[in-house]
Amino acid sequence: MENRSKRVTHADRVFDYLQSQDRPMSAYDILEGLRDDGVTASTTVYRALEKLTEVGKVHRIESLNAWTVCCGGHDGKTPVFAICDDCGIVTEHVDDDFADSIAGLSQRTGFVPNHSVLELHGRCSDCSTSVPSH
Amino acid sequence: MENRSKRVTHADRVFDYLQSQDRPMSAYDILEGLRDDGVTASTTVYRALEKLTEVGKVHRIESLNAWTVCCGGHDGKTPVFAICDDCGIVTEHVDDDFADSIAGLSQRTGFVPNHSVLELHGRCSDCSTSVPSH
DNA sequence: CCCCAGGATGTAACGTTGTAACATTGCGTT
DNA sequence: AACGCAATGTTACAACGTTACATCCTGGGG
Repeated sequence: MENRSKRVTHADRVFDYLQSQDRPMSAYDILEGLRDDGVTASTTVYRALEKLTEVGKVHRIESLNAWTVCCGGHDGKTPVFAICDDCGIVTEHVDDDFADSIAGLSQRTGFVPNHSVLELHGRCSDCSTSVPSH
Repeated sequence: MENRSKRVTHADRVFDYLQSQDRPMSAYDILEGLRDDGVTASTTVYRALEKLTEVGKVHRIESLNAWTVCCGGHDGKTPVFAICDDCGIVTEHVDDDFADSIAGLSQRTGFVPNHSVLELHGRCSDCSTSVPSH
């Protein structure tokens, strides 16, 4: 009985909404998507996203100005995002090679990394094997 | 006599200005810095940055919404940026390990990378060895 | 039971970043 | 001199994000 249902907050709704989408959404997309659920202000959305990001349930994709649910528990490990510029699909990967690359650069330069932004733009396997985009 | 001095454009001024700064600048920072040189419109700055980026003389730092000069000719190789969140210094690195990491992920997933955003946030060697930030 | 402290939400306004559409200017070429 | 094209300006707007402050709701202590 420790899981006594807590109050449902807009942060929960934002998370559910993001989870129901198959690609990252902008804060204002989320706002539109949740208007019918009583979310009326962008500030509320940003506050929700901030909390969700802090607890690791949501990531921000810097190069898209958009937000997406975390793929699951990867603890402190740095995620890598593969972004298809054709269809918009974004996949999240936890990759030790990248972690090693970061560690190597850190050792060589003395730079102490804290948070890393690793976002690969290109075409997903589906889009790259089908007809050219234009 | 092939180097007959071409007309000096605002793109040149933007580049010179960025080069004179020791850290990335926002487009509007650049606009302010070049007002006395006759640059009056943000559109002009953005057009200049677009061209400079196309020819590889300038990079955009996605996670800062800012722009910086390229460290030099690294051809098609993907740059990695180490961003000190303390002092604001950003250093550019060309790192084969990261290139390999990208290639590996690509091979394993079928994702075909085109342009990569690799931005490490943390503390530079100077800042990490001096007094804590707060 | 009432009150109150704190978290959640709203409101309004504003700041920053980036783009679109269209007009004008300036310079080299013919 | 006239044309053509790149560079620049003007204006307006779209998109993204934050600040400051007010209000509301809820659970726990007196």
